[in-house]
Amino acid sequence: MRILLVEDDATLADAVRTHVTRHNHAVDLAEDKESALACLAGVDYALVLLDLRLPDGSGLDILKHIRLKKQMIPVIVLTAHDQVSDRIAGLNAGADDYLVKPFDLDELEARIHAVSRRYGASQTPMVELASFKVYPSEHRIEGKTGERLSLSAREWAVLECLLARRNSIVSKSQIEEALYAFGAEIESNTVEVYVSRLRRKLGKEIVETVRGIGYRVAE
Amino acid sequence: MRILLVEDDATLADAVRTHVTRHNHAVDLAEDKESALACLAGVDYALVLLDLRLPDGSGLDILKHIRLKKQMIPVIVLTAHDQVSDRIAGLNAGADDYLVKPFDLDELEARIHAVSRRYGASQTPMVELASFKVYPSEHRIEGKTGERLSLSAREWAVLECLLARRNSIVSKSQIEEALYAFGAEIESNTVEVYVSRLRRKLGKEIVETVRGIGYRVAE
DNA sequence: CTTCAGCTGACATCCACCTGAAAACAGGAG
DNA sequence: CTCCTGTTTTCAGGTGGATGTCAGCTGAAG
Repeated sequence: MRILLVEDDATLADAVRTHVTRHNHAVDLAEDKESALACLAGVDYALVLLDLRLPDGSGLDILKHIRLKKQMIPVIVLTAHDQVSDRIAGLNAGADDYLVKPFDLDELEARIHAVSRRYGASQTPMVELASFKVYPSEHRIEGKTGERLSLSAREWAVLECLLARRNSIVSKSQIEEALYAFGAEIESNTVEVYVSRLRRKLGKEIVETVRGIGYRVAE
Repeated sequence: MRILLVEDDATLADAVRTHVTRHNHAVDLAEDKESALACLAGVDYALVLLDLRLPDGSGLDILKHIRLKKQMIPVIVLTAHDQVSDRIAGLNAGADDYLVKPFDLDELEARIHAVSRRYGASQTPMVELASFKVYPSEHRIEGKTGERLSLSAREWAVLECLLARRNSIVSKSQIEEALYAFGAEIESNTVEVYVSRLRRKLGKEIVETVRGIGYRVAE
């Protein structure tokens, strides 16, 4: 699912982008009104995340523009916590939901999910992985006989990252990025450790090592 | 259940809010037409309490707006005792019920209950939860042998929230939202406390903790 | 053979979560 | 009004699962 993120604060934009990417969505970033409108003209987005406070004019114009053209795109507005009037203006102009900064990234994902479902988009129901059934939206994974496995947060993140780029090789640094979205670098073999833990729980054949390059999940 | 209260008289609004809150509903308050419409656009309410006399225009517009958008939201109109014409206009415009001020708060609760049940063709009469039978519409939960358990308001709210999103994980912030209307932030481990109490009353296995993510009710 | 990337068991630490209890609060009865 | 009762909220201490780190091992590549 392709998402347009309109946000001028680079730090926030980056955090949102990595997190949302990890949840299987493609993200285009527009930093101002002009490029946002350009993106909207050229691409069919499934959802728009919209900061109302932009350097070159109110994001409200963008929202109005979308509604004017009767594009059936769900829009979630991002506002600073003290901009109550923005929030109301946004909802009046046809936003589908809003989030107050600073917001929790999981919360964001939940809203994206809720809103796009309201629009009747397709839910990711299930992915097969070897003999497992993976339900990304529900954080759930079942074995052959339907028994539930329990993965820790990090383990799950690694698995999702691998599944997101299925049948291509994922480098360690990509996984690292997925794990530690924000700043916080890591200087040990954490990724290896988590791959190891995944293998212990799901079976050796689930992740293939590509020496010197990265990992790839089973077909 | 989430209710929108549209009322400009602060005293009355407050009284209604506290009373209704105590009966397990989350209440958002809108003091004028503009913010009422904004709220309606952003949130899915289960019911609207609507004062027709507002400072910035007739509440009738709000009612019409709801019906125009074909939102299946029950609306109860609140009118002063001498505004008979308002009442008729309201019912004509599609209100489901009305109350004449000053009204008894218990009366209000009864109407809320009646109206929302009338809407509840889709209402689940009973849900099984482990060895319990839960009757959401009646606020009732029975054990294996039919004995009635008593849950406090908040305990019940948490349980409902978990049941509403059964077999997916519910984050703490989601539960928090269900517990407290709009603004009102909470800065302690209240959710944990109530989960703990639910477990004490219903049994440990009723709620599963998903570390770092949230909670999930038993199958 | 040596070298080096990757694997994994062990461990110290941390932090999410649980829970008992006290404090704050509200409502009802007297 | 005051007292009593049940509920809500906060706090602090305890527990265990999750995490990050490392050291020693394995095995592929040359």
